[in-house]
Amino acid sequence: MNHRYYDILKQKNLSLTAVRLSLLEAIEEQPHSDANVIFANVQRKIPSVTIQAVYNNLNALSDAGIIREIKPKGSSSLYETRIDDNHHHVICRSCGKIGDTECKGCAPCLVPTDSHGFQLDEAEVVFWGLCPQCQKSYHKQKEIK
Amino acid sequence: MNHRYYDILKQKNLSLTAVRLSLLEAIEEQPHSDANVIFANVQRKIPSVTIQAVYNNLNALSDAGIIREIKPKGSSSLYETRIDDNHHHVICRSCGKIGDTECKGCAPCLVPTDSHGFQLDEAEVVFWGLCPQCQKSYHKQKEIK
DNA sequence: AAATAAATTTATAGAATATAAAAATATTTA
DNA sequence: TAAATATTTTTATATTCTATAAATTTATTT
Repeated sequence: MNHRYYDILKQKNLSLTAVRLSLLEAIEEQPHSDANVIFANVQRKIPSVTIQAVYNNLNALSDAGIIREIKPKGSSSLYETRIDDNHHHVICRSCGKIGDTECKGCAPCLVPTDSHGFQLDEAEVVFWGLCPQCQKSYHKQKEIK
Repeated sequence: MNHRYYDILKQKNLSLTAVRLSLLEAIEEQPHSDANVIFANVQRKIPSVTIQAVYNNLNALSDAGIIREIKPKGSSSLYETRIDDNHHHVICRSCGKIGDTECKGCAPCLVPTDSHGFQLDEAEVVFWGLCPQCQKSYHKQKEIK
């Protein structure tokens, strides 16, 4: 078989299957999806697929570093295909909406004051706040009170 | 009743109960504990306590901002009483060990390049890497191969 | 094309967490 | 300080998320 993902998978000793392909496409199209959303999307193309196959592959692809998992409080694991570009996330406290962002002057953040002797390789940053919509409803609430 | 936590709880309309007190102490003594560890510790002082009460309170206290939840991949929710000091965490990829840290020059990190219009109030940073012990066993492994 | 290796389905199970009604415990009011 | 009220906790049940193992199917290698 031949495909854009063939080499990436082969390098990690993973074969290129229909499920895996569809799953990667689903994550590409809708980054920050959870297992159920991904399952539903794959199912549209491959009706026989099972949720177990989805979990298997999410783990296999995560372990191989082909996809990336984030796990914000208030949510189950979410996945994205953007990796190795050190990007971060903004998440709405109220509705859970997620956006990608670079981090201005992020380099200093890779240097914590106390590394506890750890050999660090990644700084994962989540910016918490209110999205534009929730800002509006929050202000409305305030006015009512 | 009178206690160090009385005012803090009262301010949030939460009453001071034996379970809640013991739970807060347990988290203080062992930061970054999960619900089960906290349950076990509370149980030592209050044998009749249930895991539901623990979950209830973890949620109630989180919502009130009295404790803080972190949820690293590969782990269930963990809790700590250190809040409002903008500290961050170093976590070992291999064994899951967690340490607290300040973030050198953290201020710029509160300014993402694209905030998507969000009104941000917190930057949560997790530093991933290998703890001293796991560095050693990792190097051993490498030598064997 | 056949042999081998890997992935997927089918089936089952476990951990983490939530909810709702009844009982117990705090807090407020009289 | 006792009674009334509000809140929390227990008891019981259920859901969601995720993992595992054996049998079948699909991909890859020979």
